[in-house]
Amino acid sequence: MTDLKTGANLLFLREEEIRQGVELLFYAYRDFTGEPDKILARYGFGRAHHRALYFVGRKPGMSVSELLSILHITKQSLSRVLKQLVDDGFIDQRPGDHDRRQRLLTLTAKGAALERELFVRQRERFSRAYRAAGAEAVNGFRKVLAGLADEPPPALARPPISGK
Amino acid sequence: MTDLKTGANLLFLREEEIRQGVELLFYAYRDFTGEPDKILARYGFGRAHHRALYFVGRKPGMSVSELLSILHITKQSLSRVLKQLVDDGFIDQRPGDHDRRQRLLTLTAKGAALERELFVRQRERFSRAYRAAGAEAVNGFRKVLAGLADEPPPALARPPISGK
DNA sequence: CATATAAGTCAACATGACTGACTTAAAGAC
DNA sequence: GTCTTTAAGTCAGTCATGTTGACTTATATG
Repeated sequence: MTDLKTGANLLFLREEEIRQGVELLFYAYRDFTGEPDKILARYGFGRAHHRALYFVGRKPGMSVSELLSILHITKQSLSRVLKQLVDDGFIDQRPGDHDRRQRLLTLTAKGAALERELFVRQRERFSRAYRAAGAEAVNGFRKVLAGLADEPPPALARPPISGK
Repeated sequence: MTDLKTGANLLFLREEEIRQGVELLFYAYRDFTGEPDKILARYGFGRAHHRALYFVGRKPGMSVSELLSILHITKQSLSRVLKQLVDDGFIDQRPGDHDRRQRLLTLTAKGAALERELFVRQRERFSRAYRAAGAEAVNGFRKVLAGLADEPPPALARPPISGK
C-alpha cells in the first residue's frame, strides 16, 4: 500500500477505470438491443429493420443516402431491409421535390405503430436509468457518449413542426 | 411558445431527450466497435473473437459457462470462435482444479498481445472522451450505463495479484 | 447408482454484413 | 446538348455470427 500514487499505479487505475467503462458499454448495449429483437422477430424482422424504422421515423423524408451515412453500411445491405419494409407496408418512398433521383423515406401508419411499439420499451429502459442516475448524470452520460463517437453526431433535427 | 410547460410538452421534451440518448448510444457503439474490427480482420477474426479475448483477458481462468453468461450467446456460437482462438494459439484451456469438467480459459502470450493491441485503441478513444467530458461526467456515464443494463453487471474482479 | 452439470459436437438455417460489377434515371457542368 | 457525376437499385457470391435441436462424453453430486 506504499505506492498508491506512483505513475505505474496511476496508469493501472486509469486502465481499470477504462475497462469498467468498456464493460458497462457492452452490457448496456447488449440488453438495450436484446429487448426489441424479441418483438421484431414476431414480424420477421431483425435489428437492421429496427434501425431503418427508427431513423426514418426520426427524420421523415430522409433520403436513402442520408440513411446510409448514419448507419455506415453498404447500400446493398440497406436495400435488402428497406425493400422488405416497403413491400410489407411499413415505409413509403416518394421522389424528392428538388431532386427526383432521390427516394425520400417516410413511415406509414403501420410503420409508425411498430416504431412506437419498439420505442416505448426502450424509452422505459432509459427512463428507469435516467431517473435512477439523476439529471446531472444524464448530462455526463451524453457528454461521454458524444466523445466516444468519431464525429459530432449529426443534428438529426426534425423538420419544424408545421402549422401556426 | 405559450405552452412550454404543459404536460404534453413536458412529455415531448422527455421523449426528445431519450431519443437523443438512444442515438448517442448507437453512434458511440458503432464507432467504438468499428475500429477494432479492422485490426481483427487482419487476423481473420471478427467481433466475437474480440469479446472472447477481452473477457478472458479480464478474468484469466474463467470457465466456458462463465463466459457464456457474460456474452448471452449459445454455446454453439461461442465454441466456434473459441475453437479458432485455441487452434490458432491465442487462448489456452486447462481443466478446473476443483471441477475437472471445466475448461478454464487463459490468454497465451500471443493472445495477450492481440488483446492489448485492440485495447490500446479503445483506451485511446475512452481517454479522449473522458478527458473532454471531465471526471463528473464520467461518473454520470457509468451510472446511466449501469442502469440501462438488465442486472447490475457482475463484479468481474481480477483474481488478486499473487506474489509477495 | 442415478441424475445433473460442463463442455463439446454435428447439422441445418437465418440475418446482416461484405465485395464487385452493372443498370437506370436524373442532375449538373461545360 | 452532350458529357460526367450522382442517387438509387440490382444481381451474384461470400463470410461472420447468431439461432434451434439432438446427441455425446466426462465428471460431479445426491
